[in-house]
This record gives sequence, C-alpha cells and structure tokens, in this order.
Amino acid sequence: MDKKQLTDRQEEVLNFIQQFLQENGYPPTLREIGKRFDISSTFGVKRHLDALTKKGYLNILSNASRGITITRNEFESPTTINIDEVNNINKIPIVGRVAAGSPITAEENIEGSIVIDPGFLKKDADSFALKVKGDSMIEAGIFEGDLVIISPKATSVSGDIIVARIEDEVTVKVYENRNQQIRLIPQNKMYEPIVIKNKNEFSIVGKVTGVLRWLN
Amino acid sequence: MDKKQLTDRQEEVLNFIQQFLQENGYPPTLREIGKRFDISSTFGVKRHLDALTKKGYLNILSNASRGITITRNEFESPTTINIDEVNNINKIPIVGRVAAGSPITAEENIEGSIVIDPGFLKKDADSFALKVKGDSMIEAGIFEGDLVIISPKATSVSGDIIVARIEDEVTVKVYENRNQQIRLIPQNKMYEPIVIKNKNEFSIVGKVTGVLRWLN
DNA sequence: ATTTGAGGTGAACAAATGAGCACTACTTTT
DNA sequence: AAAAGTAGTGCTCATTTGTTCACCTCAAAT
Repeated sequence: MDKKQLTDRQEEVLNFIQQFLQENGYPPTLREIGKRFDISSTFGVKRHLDALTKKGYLNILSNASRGITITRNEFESPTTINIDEVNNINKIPIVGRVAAGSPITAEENIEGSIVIDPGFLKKDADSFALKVKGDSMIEAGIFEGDLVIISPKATSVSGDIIVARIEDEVTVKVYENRNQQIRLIPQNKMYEPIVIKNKNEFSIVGKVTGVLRWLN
Repeated sequence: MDKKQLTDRQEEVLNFIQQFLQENGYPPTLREIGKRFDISSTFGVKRHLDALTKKGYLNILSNASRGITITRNEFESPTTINIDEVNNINKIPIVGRVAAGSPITAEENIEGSIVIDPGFLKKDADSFALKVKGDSMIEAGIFEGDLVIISPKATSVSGDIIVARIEDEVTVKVYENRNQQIRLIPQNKMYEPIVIKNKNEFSIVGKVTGVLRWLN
C-alpha cells in the first residue's frame, strides 16, 4: 500500500494547511484553501482533503467547520531516551558558522546559523556549530544530532568539553592534560578514554561553549 | 486597569478552550463550549468570550467559525520583538524559569534573547524560552540552567516533552495521555510521575521544541 | 430601595461552511 | 482504444455556527 505517495498538488495543500494552522491557531475552511490555490469550487478542495485523509495525512470531522487535524504519523516515539547501538566514530559534519571565522576542515555545507544576543553572552565572533554524531557524551547531556557551539579561540583546561581532531576525524570529548599526557574522556561508561600518543596527529579545534538541540 | 481580573466562570471557560485546543487541534464552537458548561444559549457563551476578549485573553474573528485564538499574555513579553528586520532573524525571548524538579512559579523576568536563523528553524514566531531549574529531566538531556524553547501553538501527544502549568506553577515534563488520564513523567529515576486529577488546574503551556545550554 | 453587573434562557435569523452531483479536461495506465 | 486517476467548475442543499434581541435571576454595590 503506497498510501504515502502524494501528488505535487496534494503536498502543496498539505503544506498550506500546516502553515495556516501554525499561523492562525485554527484550521482553514474549504473556501480558504480554495482561495489560496484559485480553486473556485469547494468540491475540488474537498477531494484533495479526502485524498490526504485516505493516505493518512489528515483527519477530517464530518460536518464540522474547520475540522481538519493533521495526523503526525512520523513521530510516535516512546518516552525513553535512547541508549542506542554502539556508534564508535564521532564524526561531526559542519553545519554552519556564525561569523567569518577560521575555516575548519572538510565539508562546509552550511545549513543555517545561530546568533547569540551579545547582551546575553560575550561570545567571540569566530564561533561556529557542529552537528554531533554518536553517543559518547550522553552523560554530559550531549546527544546525537545536537549542535555544539564551538569557540576556536578559547584556551582549554582540563575538564572542558572540547572538539578535537585526531588524524582525519573530529570528535567531542572532555579534555584532560595531566603530567604531559593528554587524554580525551568520553562521558559514557561504554567508552574508554582516548590517550594521545602522537601529538602531531592531534589538535584542538575549539572549546564547546554551548549545546543546542531541536526536538522533532 | 484591572483588565486581567477574571471571574471564576470566565477562568473556567478560558481553561476549557485551552484544553479543547490542545486535545483537538482546533478551537471549539460556541455550542461546544455551552455543552460543556450546560449553557443552553449560545448568547450566554458569547458573552463570556466577549468578556475574555475585552480583558485581553482571547481574540475572536467575527463571523468565522471556531475563530478563537488565545492570546498568551501570561508569557507574552511586549519588550521583545520576534523579528529582527535588519538581519531577517527570528528572535526568541527568554522569559523566566521553569521548574524541572519541584514546580516553582515562573517569574516573568526577561533575561535576554536567542536569535535563530529562520531558515534553520521552521518554528512558529510565538516561541519563547524558559530557563530550567531542577534536575528532574536530566535523563532527557535537560539540565539545570538549560533554556528550553517552547512552541505554545503546537499540539502535544504522549511522549512529547512539554511545559505544563499546574495551578500556579510551571514545570517541564514528558506528557502522557493514556486512558483519559494525564500524567507528567520526569526523566529522572529519583522522581515520581505526577498524575493530573483536576483538569481545571492543569494546562499545557507549550511543547518543548528545543534545548539550549551554555557552558562556562 | 434602586442600580449594576455577572450569568443565563429561548427563539429567530443570516452568514459561513461542508457535502454532493453532473460535467469537462488532461494525463497515465492498461 | 478504453479505463482510471487527478484536477477543476458551477451549482445546489443542508448544517453548522455566530449574532442579536427581549427577558429572567441573583448577588453586590450605591
């Protein structure tokens, strides 16, 4: 059953309903939808809604005005927090940067930016954000998919959460420099600290100054 | 101006509308409100709505069915503007504190603002942020001092992290609505779920759509 | 004693709104 | 070539729903 397959038109309609709801706090009427798409007949609109209902995207109350409900089938997630499968590599794609800063490694696909109110925090302008992959920092409240905000200028001391580069990989860990030995300590009992032997292959990208997470 | 002063009856009606919206995704009609309170005439209901409108709690569209909008004056911060016209950036005001442990009263002190690139964030413009106090959500990665970003319009389903009001206090918990019973579930083994008995004293402030944490 | 305001009834009415039918046009599938 | 699916028009029709009026009750204020 390929119920999920929507036509372009149907998707447009669905998007409009979603947007309308968001902006107004109540669903649109058939005629309001029609007006948006230059559909003069309510019947034409209704058939779009029927199609969307049949495909499981909407729920419509009979004879009730504005009785449209969007069924959120995508997220039916349980309440628990995922201690998911062991994901050894903490690869962090770059998602954006705030200001023109020192360019960091490879993939520079900017997806957006985060700007901090200067009155709220005296950040340096070179900060940028990376998306976290892996679960080695969950005990520090940093989960997969979170954005970490990184200050490349800040000096790091033992105990700070940092972003480090080891060879060609970038990882988030707690920094520890004790007796000339540098260790990167995960915040997850399932992982072991990383001991840096060859300092040539290691560098500190920056200090983590913030964590941002979007739900849903 | 004692505009804010509501009668018991008016407050009941307001709570019902809020709850109805939450549960159904669209506002109630006059008759649906009337049925709930055993008010046989729509005129009686309408005068409640008019009173609530006059006092600034509602917004009603003339001649539109279900055209009720709740104006969130409890958390509304007139001093902040949601859109930074220069940079086309969405600004999210930071309003007060929410208790994640034992609920505390939300103070209305604005502590700053977060600015988010709109392309990065498809949330509604009514979002605001609260600072978390307490540790009842640490297993969900929400710690004391974190800012939670709240969407007041979003409808919540079981499993969502929400901000709820219980009597005069505000708290962050996982929402669960099962078999007509609403429970607020902490994400910390040391706390017990809160069972909602009196629905009149409970309302959902909004859904948590983001978490932001500053280190140092 | 009178006024005022909150809360309510019952009925009537107009506007808003969803439901449905017959028919057209176009594209894709069979 | 025929059938099926999508998209739409114009038009009814029945409900749903908001608006309004005259009138009532009760408690608090003047």
